[in-house]
Amino acid sequence: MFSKACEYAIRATIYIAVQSNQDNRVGLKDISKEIDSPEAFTAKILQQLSKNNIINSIKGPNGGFEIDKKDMSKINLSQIVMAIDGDTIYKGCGLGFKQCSEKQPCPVHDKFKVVRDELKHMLETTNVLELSVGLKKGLTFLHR
Amino acid sequence: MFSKACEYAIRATIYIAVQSNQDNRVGLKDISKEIDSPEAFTAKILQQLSKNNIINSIKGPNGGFEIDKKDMSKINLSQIVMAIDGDTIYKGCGLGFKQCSEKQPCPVHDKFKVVRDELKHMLETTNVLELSVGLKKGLTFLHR
DNA sequence: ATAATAAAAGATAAATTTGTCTTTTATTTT
DNA sequence: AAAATAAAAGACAAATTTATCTTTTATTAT
Ligand code: FES
Ligand code: FES
Repeated sequence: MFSKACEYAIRATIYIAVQSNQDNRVGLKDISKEIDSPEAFTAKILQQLSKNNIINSIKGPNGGFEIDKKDMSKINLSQIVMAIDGDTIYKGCGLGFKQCSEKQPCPVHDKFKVVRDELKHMLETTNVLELSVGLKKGLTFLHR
Repeated sequence: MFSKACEYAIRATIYIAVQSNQDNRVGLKDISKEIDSPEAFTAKILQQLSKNNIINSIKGPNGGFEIDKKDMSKINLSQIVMAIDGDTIYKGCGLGFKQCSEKQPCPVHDKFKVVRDELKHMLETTNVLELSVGLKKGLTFLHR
């Protein structure tokens, strides 16, 4: 569904959100340990998220990553997916045509579109704050 | 969403269905040209489909691939996806855990499950015969 | 200013997926 | 039986994704 990079991105963002909510800035090492991801690869992904203004990065001692509390409810999964995987999940065709199209649809177009649109809606209406709540409560997990 | 191999598999199956409905057995060259896929790679995929009893393959002169007319309405997209990509799309976790689990769910589990289940339902209730109808009528396309 | 810290950037490397080429096997026609 | 046809099988190669390692830059504390 999503690339590995995107999966790590979502996990990392949720973890940073939980910590930022408690005014804890977190470093790369911390993050990759907590979400069980390769450290250097995670660094690249965090850079992308930072460039896309999804997280803030601070260099130097006591540096790390954080998310503004006021932004958390405005960051949704769609923004993260777009930042890492681009819009292929929205514009791509279920059978692999470069672009999905109503004019020249593939055989599964009508049925695929329904699912894709629901996925899109889910990603757009799920924000990082709500996801962080379940995690903080211990109801959900970032690793096993 | 699906692997390239799986996309080719679905396209090929639909094309073979259309032709089989008109009692035309079709060869690899024909298929890969029609669905615009790499020939040798397509051959591997057709082998998989044949091993999984989704299509029949016949060797030798006037050989090729075909689907029993009576089976067409019983072959659904789910079977094709399972044959090529396995069950990751059903059992996999949206955030990359090996197995999705109710006991130890990831933060997006509840929301992801809804979409995944709808995808599953769509794949299970869409059969090859109905997809081949739109194609034969010229309403849908296997290439652009 | 200097040293220490932590992320950014860039260069490689491993793994996986996608794609190709050659040889073999099965089947049919002559 | 021999030749021709077409898929199966196996080995190989390219491309992409995932992952690692090293050097540089920015920031802070001493
Ligand atoms: S054209 Fe294939 S999904 Fe729209
Ligand atoms: S545990 Fe992640 S989707 Fe179920």
